Amino acid sequence: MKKKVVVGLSGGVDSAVAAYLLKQRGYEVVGLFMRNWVEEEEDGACTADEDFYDVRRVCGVLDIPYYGVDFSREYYERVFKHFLSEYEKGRTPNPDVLCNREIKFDAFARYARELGADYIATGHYCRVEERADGNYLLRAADENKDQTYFLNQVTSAQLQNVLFPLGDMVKDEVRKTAERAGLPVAKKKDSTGICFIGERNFRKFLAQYLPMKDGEIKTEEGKTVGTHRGVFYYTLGQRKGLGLGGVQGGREGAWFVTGKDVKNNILYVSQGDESRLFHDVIECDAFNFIPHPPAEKEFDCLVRIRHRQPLQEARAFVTEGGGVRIECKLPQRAACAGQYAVLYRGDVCLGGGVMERVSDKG
RNA sequence: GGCUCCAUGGUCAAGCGGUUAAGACACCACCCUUUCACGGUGGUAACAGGGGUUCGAUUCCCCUUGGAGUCA
Repeated sequence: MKKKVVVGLSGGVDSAVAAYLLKQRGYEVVGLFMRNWVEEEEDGACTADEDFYDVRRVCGVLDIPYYGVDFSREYYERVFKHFLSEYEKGRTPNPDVLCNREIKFDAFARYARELGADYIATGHYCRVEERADGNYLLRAADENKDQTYFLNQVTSAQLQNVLFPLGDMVKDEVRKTAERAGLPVAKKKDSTGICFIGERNFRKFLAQYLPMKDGEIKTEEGKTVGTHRGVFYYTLGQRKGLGLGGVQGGREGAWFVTGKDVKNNILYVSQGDESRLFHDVIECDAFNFIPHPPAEKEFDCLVRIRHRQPLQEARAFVTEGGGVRIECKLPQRAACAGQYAVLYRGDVCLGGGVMERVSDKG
């Protein structure tokens, strides 16, 4: 009896190749396309329709059945609401991390099980290793495409019976495999932007939910140098969109956001000096360890505070309440509250937590 | 009102009779990228207006206009 795998198909190359490989390996493969965002129809062309069309073509070539599900309700309730509330607080959330925990590896997984799946699979670039004490999340063979950062909130249980066929491959091989298999999406451009929502003019997008509110842009010294349209549209360390040029007596160089005062709607900036953005201590009040909290209360590890950031040496201290204090060897730039600090040791992704505060060892 | 300075791209800011009129920042495009960002490459863009002097004016002179300072 063949084992049944339900593969999440996005319409892109990666998931298509994942499905292809699973079929090659003798699984009974079923494709499942998720539609999780109802287009606000303003730009016309709905990419979700095109993506579903591609999914159907891929499934046609692979000769596998497919389904479509709509989790837009769940997505809105469990991911997007939180996303908005974080922005309202002036923080910088990462919806895709939640999307994995709440949608792909929960709503989707449950639905797949209902369809009789023995396994679920996705086109993520990462690996899972089942050990006696739980399921470990490992970095992808393709260092450049590794997506464990976005998976830092999943649990060992969620990684049970999950297959990541692309974990041992590099992107180039994936595309070549797609071509050889005759998949129509072999050359399709990788999608970016918030998962399921897509590439947008971010400010315009956010403005649909958080109305614009003009305010002052000030330097750390308190000098007003311009106006902004709403503090929550900006994130720490941001350069683009400030519209600030040279100023009399100012130094040369670009302006960067160094702070936000949500209450007074003031954006703080600094020109040609980013030193204020660097800190070496990062604190998380809650932390998801995969597969479980470590035995030691402190240990050396590697950390990254943004997707694709080169791993940084650090020492982690697990606190009483289940949080983690991370002391980095080198100061890190723009560790934003709301983003995740994700720890690694060797190939293992130890999990991550939302960054709440930064400070300095001094 | 008198006197004195100043006037180059969106913003700072080089230039000091003959230049393809720098550079930085902004902005735009592309690249990178399953968040937001950072980053990389490239691009658009200026001598306030009018008279002179000169073979030749962004550069010198005058006027207008617009700023700044100062004097009562």
